[in-house]
Formats: sequence, C-alpha cells, structure tokens
Amino acid sequence: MKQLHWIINVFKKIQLRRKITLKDIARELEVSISTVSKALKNSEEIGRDTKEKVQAFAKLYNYKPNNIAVSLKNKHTKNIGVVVPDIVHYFFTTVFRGIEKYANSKGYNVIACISDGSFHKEVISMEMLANGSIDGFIMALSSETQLKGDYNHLKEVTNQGIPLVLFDSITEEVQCDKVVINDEQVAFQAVEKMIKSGKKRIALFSSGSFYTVNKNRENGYRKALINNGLGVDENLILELPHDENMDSIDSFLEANKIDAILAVNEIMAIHAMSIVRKMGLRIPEDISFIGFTNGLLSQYAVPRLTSIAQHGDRMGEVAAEMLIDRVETEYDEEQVEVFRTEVIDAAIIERESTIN
Amino acid sequence: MKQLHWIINVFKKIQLRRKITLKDIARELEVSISTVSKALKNSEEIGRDTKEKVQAFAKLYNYKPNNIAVSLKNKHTKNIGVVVPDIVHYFFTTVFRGIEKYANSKGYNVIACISDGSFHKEVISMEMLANGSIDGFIMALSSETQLKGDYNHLKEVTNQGIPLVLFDSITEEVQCDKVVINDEQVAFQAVEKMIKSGKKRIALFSSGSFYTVNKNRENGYRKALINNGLGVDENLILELPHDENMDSIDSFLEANKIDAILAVNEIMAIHAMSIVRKMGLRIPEDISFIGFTNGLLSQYAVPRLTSIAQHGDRMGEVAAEMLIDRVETEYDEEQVEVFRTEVIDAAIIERESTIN
DNA sequence: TATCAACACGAAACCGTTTTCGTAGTTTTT
DNA sequence: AAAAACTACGAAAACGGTTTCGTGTTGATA
Repeated sequence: MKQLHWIINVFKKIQLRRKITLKDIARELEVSISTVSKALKNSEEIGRDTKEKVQAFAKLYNYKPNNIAVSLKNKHTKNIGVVVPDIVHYFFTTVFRGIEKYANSKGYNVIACISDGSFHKEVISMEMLANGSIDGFIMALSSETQLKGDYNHLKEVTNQGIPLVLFDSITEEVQCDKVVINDEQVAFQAVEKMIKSGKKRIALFSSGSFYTVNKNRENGYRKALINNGLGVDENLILELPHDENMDSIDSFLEANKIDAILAVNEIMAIHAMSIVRKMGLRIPEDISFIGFTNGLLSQYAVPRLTSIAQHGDRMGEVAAEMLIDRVETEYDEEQVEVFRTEVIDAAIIERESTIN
Repeated sequence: MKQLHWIINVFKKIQLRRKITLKDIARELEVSISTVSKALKNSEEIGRDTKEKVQAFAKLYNYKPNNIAVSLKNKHTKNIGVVVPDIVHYFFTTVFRGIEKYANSKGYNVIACISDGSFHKEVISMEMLANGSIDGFIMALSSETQLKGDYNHLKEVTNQGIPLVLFDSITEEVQCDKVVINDEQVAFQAVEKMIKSGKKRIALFSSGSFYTVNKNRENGYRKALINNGLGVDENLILELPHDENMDSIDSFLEANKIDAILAVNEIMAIHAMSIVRKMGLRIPEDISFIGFTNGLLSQYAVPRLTSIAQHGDRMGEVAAEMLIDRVETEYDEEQVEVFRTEVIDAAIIERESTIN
C-alpha cells in the first residue's frame, strides 16, 4: 500500500508538469530574466547566440507567456465582454458568432454574459467585467433596461474610459459607437411590398415599442401605410412582450379581419402562421407574412417564411471591429472623441409566405 | 481655440476618472497598502476605526479590486473556457446557457470559443486560454477532432493540471469528468415506440458515426430493431455529415421504401419531413418521425415533431458544477483522482409526427 | 594609448493585489 | 518592575511578466 502510493506519486510528478516561466528559463540558462524576455521578443539588444539558446530552450519546454501577467503589466487583457439579453434567439447567436470570429482573428477572446432580459443581471455582469477583466464591451440592451431607461451602468463604464459598442437595441442617451440595421427603411419596404401585392389591412406584431428596434420598425410600418394612402388602424398593432404567452394572438386574429402581418421576430410570425393555418386560411393568398430574423425557423416553416435578414454575423463583425479599433488606438486627451453609428442594410428574403 | 482645448481638457479630467487602487487609498489615508487591503477584508488585525475609515473611503470612491491583479496573485481567474463546435444549434445554445447561468451564480465568467468544427481552431483556442486565462475547460469535441482521433491538446491541458469537463461529444481516450445523455437507451426507446405503432422499415439519419453520440444512438437503434425481431437493413442507415448538403436525402427517400425515420438532429428531421410532404406522403400515417434535439424547429414544425429532449440547460449546469467543484477543491498529490461521468436522462416529447 | 561608441546584458521598478513576518507600543501577568 | 502577551500596523516578498536605465566589455578612432 505504501509502495503503491509511492508509485502513484512518481507517476504524477512526471505527468503533471507545471507551466514554465521566464524565471525558470533564466535560472536554467544562467542569464537574467530580462535577457530571457528580450531574447524571446527577438530584441536587437541581445546577442545572436544567446537569443538562439533561449529560443531553443523555450521551444523545447513549450514556454508560453502567462496571459494574466502580461495583462497586468500592459493594462489590456485581449478580452472583450459581450452582454446580450439572450443567446437562444437566432439573431443574437449569429451576432455572437460574428463577434467571436472577428475577435479571434485579432487575438481577442470573448466573455459572454447573458442578461436574460434582466436589468439587474446586466448591471452585475458589467460590474464584474469592468474591473479589469475586459478591454471593452459589446452589448445589446435588455428589455428591462430599455423600459427603465436607466443607463447609468453604461455611462459608468464609458466614464472609466472603457470602450463600448451598442448594437441592435441601443439608446441615444449614451455616447458610444453603435451598429444597427436600417429597421425603419426595411420595415417600410416590407409593408410596401405587401401593399403592392394587393394587401390592405396589414397588422404589425411587435414585442414592445420600448425597444428602439421595434419603435423604428413601427415607424417604417406607419410611413408605408400612410405613404400609400392607407390609414393606420391602431387596432392592427399588437404588442406582445417576450415573456407573455402568445394566446392573445388567437383573439387578435379572431377579432380583426386582416390580410397581412409584419412581425418583428420570426417566432411571432411562425406562431401566428400556425394559428392562421388552423383557422383554415391560406398563406399567402388570404394572409401574407413577413417576419424579421431570417433564421432556421423561417427557412423551414411551412410555407417557408418571407423574412428580413438582419445579417447578424456581419453586425457582429462590424461591432467587434469598431470596438477593437477603439481599444487599440490609444486615447488622446487632446482630441475630442467622435462616435460612429454604423448601419447595416437588411435584406428581404422572399419566400412562400408572400405573393410575388 | 487654445481656450476651447483647455475647457475640453478640464471637462475630460472631471469626467474620466481612473479606477482607484489600494495604493491610492493608502496614500490618501496615510496608511500602508497592506493595512488597506486587510481593512477591506475586515481582517481582525486592523483596528476598529482604521477599518471604518478605510471602508468608508473605499465605498465613497467606489473601489473595486482589480481582477487581473487578484488573478495573478491567487492563481485563479474565475473564468472558465467553453469550447463548442457551434453556437447556432439549439442544443449547444442551451448547454451554453446552462453553463453561463451556473457559472455566474458562482461568480465565474465564461469565455466562449467556437471551434466551428475545425480541429485547428479547437487547438488554437485551447492554447490561447490555457496560458492562465481560465481555471478550467468545458468542451464538446469538434467533428474533425473525432475524425482524426487526435486528443493531444486535451491531454496537454489535463497534464498541466487544468480541469476539463467533456460533454455530448466525448472520448474515452482522455481521463476527465464527462456529462452525456443516455443516447443509446433513448434511441432504443424511440425506435421501439415506432415499432409498437406498427412501423417496420425504420431508417436512421445520422450525421456521422465518428461522433460518439451518433454511434451510441445507432447502437440503440440497432438493438431496438433486433430486439423486436426486425433485422437491421444497412441500407436504411443514412450518414450525412454536417457540412454536406442534404440533397442525398431526396434520393434516399426515393430509393428506399420506409415508414419511419429517427434523425440524430432536428434539422435532418425537418428537412426530411419537408421532402416527404412534397412527395405527397402523410405524416405520421405513412412515415413517422422522431428527431433528437427538442428545439424551436421541432416545436413549430408542421406537423409538430416528436423529439428527444436532451436537456441542454441541465447538461450545462451539471458540467459547470463538476468543473467548478474540481477547480475549487485543490488538487491533492496524495490522492488518486477519480473522474465521474454523469448521465442525464433524455426524454421523448411526443407530438404529431408519431402515432401514439 | 586614451577616448568613445557599440554591444550585450543585468538590476530594478512597475502593474495591483495578497500574505507572511517583524515590530513598536500598550496592556496584562507574575 | 520586569517579562510576557496582545494590538495594530508596516515592510517586503511574491505572482509573471515588460521595460527603462545603467554598466562592464569590446573594438574602433584619434
């Protein structure tokens, strides 16, 4: 038994090799830590043979600098924080993927926080990360935050000089870079498309106009109706927050005679479609559908849903690019910062739920 | 102009307040850094009034310790790395959400890396994070890694003493904690269910048997057929890797007369369902469907897809719990590590694509 | 031969914490 | 009154790097 322990320990000692540090290399090669550091950076200061010796040794023992130590010294972490309300929704997933892809290509890692629609968790997450863990934030505001209109946690962060990029669900109240899609314009186009195909009583299914995106989409919807000589019937605008159940869609459809629906997300569209089908109406002849978010749901719906591609991947890439630019160009006290808001063009993907 | 610059600078100086450090507090209060540090931790060593003074000052100036410095000192980062092949798929998304939720409740942040099915990116990601950025890994193997059978990057990491939890797509070759579902058993049940409803020619749609999960599901499928006196017709097993297009499903369905399909993911199931519908066959009367992954696609399909809930959230939570346990109970040289593999029970959610 | 660069390297400060240990000053014990 | 024991705090090392600056050694120049 004693014997066995001994064997196991030796085994572990062999297996479990600690990460090697500059100090280890310095000791082993009988040079100073600074020499090792410089040699590994191929500094001109260090002689040829010393460099070769150090580099060979480092390679042999698979030396990699400790990220934390480098971060502490250099005051940047090569991490970016992403705070989103949700991750299961196709749109956010694709944005996240876009961010991760670009960030990774620039040597950054992505820390993901899901606010789950909660103001409090949004605040907590940002506070956790703002204490040195990240170089900047990319975020989409949660619904609760938009409702409260309390953006102090964002201002806090920007005041500390931490770059912030807002996307999708944004606010004018905090000055930072932003990336959005042309919601109003594309909603306008979508509604106009349905009008052109002969639709007259067009409903809007929204998840709440406190979201800037929804507000913009609603504006586009209204303008399209008015521009085409159709008045806006306020009864045809259904607001249904995310967390509420969708039963009111039933009653809405029964109460209102409509011939087209624009939905701000694919879930509402798909849900409404299934009810409409059960009511025995034909899609798109009796009712046309267009939904925001060109996700799997839209692609595989029956009939396939005409939808508005938000180009989440692209948004993510752009957001990450803006953020990393901001992070890497050091802040100049002399110069007034000017923030950009990038707008990505959404595209209407025509499928079977609308008449061409 | 000079005047303007001056105004702007003053404005910025006021706005942009640097994060306060222990040193700042110490200087201001004319005590030592160590005293401040201890006072903030409510150490018994420090006198009542000094503690109060320091704590009040810290609160006033909103002092928060620098995470990076703490990490460097304490040798743990409170970050965990999650490496998954994909993030748009419902299953991975829910697992991720589960991980994030549990991790956050324990004060950990989650760094997400998407390997995108690539062995190389998996390796790169792990190397980036293994240099001190994280305390442990949770990961699902990419398809390429499973294909190559090269797990050196995982062994590398565990050899360095970094805890690792594998989920979903795992391997026996590396010793670590694991969490999976009872794939074989639930596949068995699913197939048997279809047999009981009178189905005889049951196909399996798989995305490649190099995935351990798919292999297990296939085993369950085979056993169910054999157990019920139906032989296994190898022609009825269709293997279609993720990245290939799904056209071969068409030809498969034309070539083989079948009356039920078990698909290892919902996409294949939904895709097959749409083809079957176009062929004019009835679901579930002519062909029944069961798909793994109880995602939105399954819920909103027409007809709604009977599916196998993998309980991604739960898997994520369990994985995170196992990892954090491992991280926080310090490693004991004397004691042999014993790894657990937790198995979560999957559930068959009956809907309209099968006969009850 | 004295002077001066250039070269090659090391000492030390620093990033912001934590933690051990030492020590004045005060109180208690004998 | 001397010894012992607290009390309350500070100095300093440590975590693992980066970087500035100083310096001993060389070879070239005057």
